[in-house]
Amino acid sequence: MARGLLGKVLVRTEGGCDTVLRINEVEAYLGIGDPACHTFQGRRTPRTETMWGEAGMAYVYLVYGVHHCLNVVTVGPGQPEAVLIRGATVMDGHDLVRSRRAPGVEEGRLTDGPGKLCQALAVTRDLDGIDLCGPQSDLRICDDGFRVLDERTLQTPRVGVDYAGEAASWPLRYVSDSRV
DNA sequence: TCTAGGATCGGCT
DNA sequence: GCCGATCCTAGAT
Repeated sequence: MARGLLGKVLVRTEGGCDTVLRINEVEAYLGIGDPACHTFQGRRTPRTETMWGEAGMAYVYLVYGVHHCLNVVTVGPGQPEAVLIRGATVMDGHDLVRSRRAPGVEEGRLTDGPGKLCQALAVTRDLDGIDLCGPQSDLRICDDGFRVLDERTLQTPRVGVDYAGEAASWPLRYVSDSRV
């Protein structure tokens, strides 16, 4: 699923305007058996409730009390797994992205991190549980036919999960070179 | 009710 | 490369 999300198009509609990004960096979180995942060992809390629900929903949470992170729920009821969207390139709505981000940000740095991406798309906890597959959703994922080749995809350990022991080295981060 | 710490970012050195 | 911001969440008491 994580690999498949690379190259997909993320569309945010706000105030009648669309912002369009192409996903180029993701991480997989493998549910109850993954020490780095919020639902490790079956943890089920108000925060993670969305992950326990239907696949195709957005799981949005706050990290470090400052930034939001956007995930796609990937499996389905009772199997709380998700893919974190870590990076993307701006395809359309460039001015809107700039207006939402801090002034003076370097061009290539507008949406190259999970927190930045959420800021650029005005994604907050309000969108937690939204259907990413719904054509009318204010946040949705589309396929425009673009394909990322496996040989152009870099696979590495996940970022910032050192606390997860052995799982910190699992190669569940995927980066595509469509970021150029 | 209390407390520790986090799937990050940006400014500063 | 280092460090502070900032506040919610989850687990302990």
